[in-house]
Amino acid sequence: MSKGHATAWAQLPVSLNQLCLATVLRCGQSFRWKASGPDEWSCGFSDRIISLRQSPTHLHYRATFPSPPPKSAKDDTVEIVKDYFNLSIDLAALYEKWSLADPNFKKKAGEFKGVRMLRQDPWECLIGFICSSNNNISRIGQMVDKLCATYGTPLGTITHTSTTPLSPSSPSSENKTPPTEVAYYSFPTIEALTTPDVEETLKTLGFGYRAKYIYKTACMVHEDRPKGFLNTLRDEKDYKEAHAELIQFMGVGPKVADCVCLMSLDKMGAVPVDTHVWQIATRDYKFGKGKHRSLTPAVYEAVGDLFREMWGDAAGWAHSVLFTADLRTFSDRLENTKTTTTTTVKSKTKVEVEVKEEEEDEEEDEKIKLEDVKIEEVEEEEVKTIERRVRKRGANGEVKAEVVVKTEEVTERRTRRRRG
DNA sequence: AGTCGACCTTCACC
DNA sequence: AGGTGAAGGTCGA
Repeated sequence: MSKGHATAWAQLPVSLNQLCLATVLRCGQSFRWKASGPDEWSCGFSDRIISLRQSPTHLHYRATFPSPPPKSAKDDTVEIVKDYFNLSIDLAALYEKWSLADPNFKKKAGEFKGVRMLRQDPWECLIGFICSSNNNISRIGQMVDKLCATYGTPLGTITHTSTTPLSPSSPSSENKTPPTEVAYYSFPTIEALTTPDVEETLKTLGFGYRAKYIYKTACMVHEDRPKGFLNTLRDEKDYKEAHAELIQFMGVGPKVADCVCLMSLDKMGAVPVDTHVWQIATRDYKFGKGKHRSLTPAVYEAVGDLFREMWGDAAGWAHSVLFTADLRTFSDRLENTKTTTTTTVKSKTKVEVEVKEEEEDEEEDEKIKLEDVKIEEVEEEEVKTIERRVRKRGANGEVKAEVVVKTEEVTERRTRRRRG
């Protein structure tokens, strides 16, 4: 595989209030972006690999083509980038509006600026979120990778440089891993996923029951719908119509349909209600006041309506900010909210020393904490102290240090909630 | 209309 | 160290 032909880096003026790359590319909208270097991200598109970097004032981009483009061809990467990031929409103005309407949004948004919706390809979005059902973000990414490597088009390789400097096994000064060549692929075409082997192949690749969903949906789109059908849902159908069309597909329920509407079809009011959003609605907005036993279609719609009434036409965009704040990957940024966290920041070199020492003292600490728990239990209250290691990242997503986060979870009468 | 179990696999947590 | 539950749900009864 050839190394490809990279264009020079170019840039667009974009502030961090408009776009926070490291957050947007990791918050579960798209599952295909890879960290290709410190503060650098890359993803295969239809005919090129696009790489991105961000400074406080600019979004930097370049393309790597599998073969040298004809000299007459003009590089339209800038158009792709503008479109993909929905850059014509003024996110900062929307934040102002949502903050005015909702104190909780205002509180959370401070640490999560620049969270905007991508404008993805509807087909890729549809398949990506079929993979997401009853699944975790890490595995979804692995599955989409396999899907592209198996049924996509090779686009060449990108040299990845060290992105994770913290490795306990290496000496403290030696925290660089050697550069590696990583292959990139396009997302498979609709037709590529209609061959008879697809279901079985995907099963062997670990897709589980989703293998059938993907195959069936590909066949439905390819054989029973007019050409370009998914893209017509953008302009020719409104939100409700598009949603109704999407849930016809195998493996697509209301939640996945809302993801596709919001993230690829310009339906800014679509609010995908998943476990996180359900938690947010009931915990932070007291939705239903503990009434509903399950998320029925009626309740699902009511949750969306609540957010649409509060945040307005672009409620789906606002929802994404709070959804992101709720993700564990980013939870270390919120320290003034309901989670009681104490963080200990250590320098990179110190961390490794600390890790080894802590392993020896760990048991002692655990016992002390367990005794605390028992004292609390007498008062019909369970306090769990959860300790975990988190990589501290700056606004740009660069790893600054590793921290130990201690979270106290208060449980009362079976109702799990965090200390307020 | 609302409820329930099954469904693939992985990963973190106990 | 092995078991267990949950992971950005959906389907069929």
